[in-house]
Amino acid sequence: MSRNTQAKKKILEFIQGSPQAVSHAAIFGSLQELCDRVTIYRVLERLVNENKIHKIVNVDGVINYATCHSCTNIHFHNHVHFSCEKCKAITCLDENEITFSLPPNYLFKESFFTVSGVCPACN
Amino acid sequence: MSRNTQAKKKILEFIQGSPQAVSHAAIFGSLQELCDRVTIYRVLERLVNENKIHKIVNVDGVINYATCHSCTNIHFHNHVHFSCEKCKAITCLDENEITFSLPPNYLFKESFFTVSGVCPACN
DNA sequence: CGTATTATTGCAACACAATTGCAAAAATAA
DNA sequence: TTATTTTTGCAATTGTGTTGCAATAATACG
Repeated sequence: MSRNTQAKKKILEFIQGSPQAVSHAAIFGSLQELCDRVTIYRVLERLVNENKIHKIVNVDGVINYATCHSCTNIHFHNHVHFSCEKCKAITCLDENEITFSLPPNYLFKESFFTVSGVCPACN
Repeated sequence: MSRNTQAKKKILEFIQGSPQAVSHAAIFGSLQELCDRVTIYRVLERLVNENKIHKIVNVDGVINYATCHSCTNIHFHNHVHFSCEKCKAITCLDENEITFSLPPNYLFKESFFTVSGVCPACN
């Protein structure tokens, strides 16, 4: 059974307190003294499994993590993520709900919709 | 000005000949004797800049490359990419055209819509 | 409360992906 | 054919993510 450790608490707090999705590197940069690099990887994996956070892959392949403010229990991430080219921030555009259909015999699991460009702050 | 080298020709042919998006590792695996690993990275970068191929990021963060069969000149990749969890193949679902809107002051550049699950071949 | 159990952590080592500098080679221009 | 400039290969380096294992911390239970 999963334990509520110091590292886990702090990392979750950090992600929750961040307005944008954060990468492993960003977490390690800010919480350097908290724990080892490896521990962060393992905590992130646990938090994803427990559905406390979710993964977002940036358009350059960097994996970021975020809590979803609009979702309550079940996580369906079919809204759009905006990825800024300049500041690399990823923000959830919760107002956009994407609808689509799959051809026959495709099994759906998750969807990832990302739009890249320049965000208002960098514009 | 960009030169049409042996490596560039063969790599583009390989990507064009592939039914699915291919990763750097896949290209290197198949074209091992052609050139150095590093050359493949640099050729891919040039081909993307010249708009001959485009990048697709898999849901696990792996970057793949593909030519777009349905697009002719200008590349607007607002169709859906399907990423199979089992065989890791990425296929273009050209029939799905996604529509969405951005909030004010967001500058649009590209969109990436990926759905993960299990493809018909693995199902 | 104290002890036993089990998950978690840190460390070191490893595997792999991607980048950089620089001299040699290849492609194009003249 | 020669000169110019891009591209390539190689070696070295950096970054990211993973694994094994002993030490540590969190929880369960008497």
